[in-house]
Amino acid sequence: MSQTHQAAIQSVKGMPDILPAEAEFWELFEDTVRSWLKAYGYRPIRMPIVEPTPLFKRAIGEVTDIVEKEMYSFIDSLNGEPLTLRPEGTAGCVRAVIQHSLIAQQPQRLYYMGPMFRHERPQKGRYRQFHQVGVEALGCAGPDIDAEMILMGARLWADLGLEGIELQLNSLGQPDERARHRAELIAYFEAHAELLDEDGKRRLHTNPLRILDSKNPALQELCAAAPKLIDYLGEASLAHFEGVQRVLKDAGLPYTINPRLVRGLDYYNLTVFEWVTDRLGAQGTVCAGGRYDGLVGQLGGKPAPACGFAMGVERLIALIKDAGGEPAAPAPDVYLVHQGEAATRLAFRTAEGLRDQGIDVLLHCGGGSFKSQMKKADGSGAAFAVIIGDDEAATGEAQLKPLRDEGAGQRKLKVDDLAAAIVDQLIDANQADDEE
RNA sequence: GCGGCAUUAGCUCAGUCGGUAGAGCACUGGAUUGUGAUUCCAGGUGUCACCGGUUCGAUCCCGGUAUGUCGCCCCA
Repeated sequence: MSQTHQAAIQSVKGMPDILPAEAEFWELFEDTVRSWLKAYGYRPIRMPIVEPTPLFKRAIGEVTDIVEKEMYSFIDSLNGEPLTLRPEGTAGCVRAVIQHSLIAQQPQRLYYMGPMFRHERPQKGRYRQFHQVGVEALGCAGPDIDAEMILMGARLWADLGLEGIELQLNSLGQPDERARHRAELIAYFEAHAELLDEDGKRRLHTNPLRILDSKNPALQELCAAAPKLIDYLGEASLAHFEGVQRVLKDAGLPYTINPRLVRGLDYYNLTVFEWVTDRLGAQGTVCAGGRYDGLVGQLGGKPAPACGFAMGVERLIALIKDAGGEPAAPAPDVYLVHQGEAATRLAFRTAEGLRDQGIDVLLHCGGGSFKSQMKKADGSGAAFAVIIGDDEAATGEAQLKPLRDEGAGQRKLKVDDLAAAIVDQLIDANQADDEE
């Protein structure tokens, strides 16, 4: 015993492991999401997790919280290149679309799923490595694609069996309209600066729209009388907004217009939307997106309209669990028990033969008594134990023991006849289930 | 980044008004020389998160750190 006891290395704060019991929820979620995306004609794209730092500064905006204090940025020590772990997916996706001229073929409907990184204080539903499914459509200018993306969300919540996710909608107008409103808003609050609380004063020049969001009751009157963005929207912007709403009304999808809904990233214009729930505490937004017509041009591509949204996988999975969703228990059809050298050799041959017939086999490894192996067979959830000992090995046979059917007894069969017998009994069991 | 709360066996938790600790489940073996889920029996040093302070003595009190959690900020 000369080994010294070293402190175990732990995962990085806010970057948790997703263990099997949890990961099975993720696979259930991802399966549902993939077939949902397929139903709307979206194709997969996979971008690197690391991008040049200037990409995010240009796309997201220099003065956003994300860029100012949440990005994992570093200098590649081998060549001095400034790099960043992606804090969101749209910038990289648009970069890839421009770089590979995908925009020539319009519209492009694309999706991706994977980890994003933001250096925030972790809590439930918010992590430093978190996961998003991103959906982007490039090349469509009209309100139809905005509306379709919103309808997509409603369908996914239904597919996932989720209730209580509500839609909030707003229009940010065009950049000039937004800028005019912002200037008026700042002037308005400056004129009433003595009424602002500390938070409000801090936000006045960083994020004046957020003042409208204040929970301070003393500010409600002041905020209610503040200039409203919608009054600054031009005819075209209003028509676009109404076009989106018309589709939602036709579809019978309820929504709330939230004039205070502003996205945290600078690239949005016109339609913005969020799907929110009150079941996740402080992190109520499970999906958010909107139109970003300026971004392609801003990143050096030939200007093209675009719209997209992203959903938080951790948050949605929390809701799925909350709603009682359960992934199917992963059980093999057969647990193969064996003891003795000849038996083990026959066991390998038998297991591969069963798999050839599409039967899932968990072959016992690690030795142990028949008793302990049978305990593992039961624990595995397998429908059958196949048992091979010295006696069976000598004759090329195996015991087939049903583990879930009280009435069925153990039978000794030729190894080559196992697959047919197992398939027959599995079919019988399914029919019995159906008749109940 | 700021504030509150938490951290005891693999899991869920109890406990010690400061004298180094327990239950249930899980796990392993046996009762049954080759057979599970039921029954019975046996099996626990676990750095009481980590580092330091107070104390004759700290898992318990105090301080710091780490991680989680709730809220704020912000966001998916």
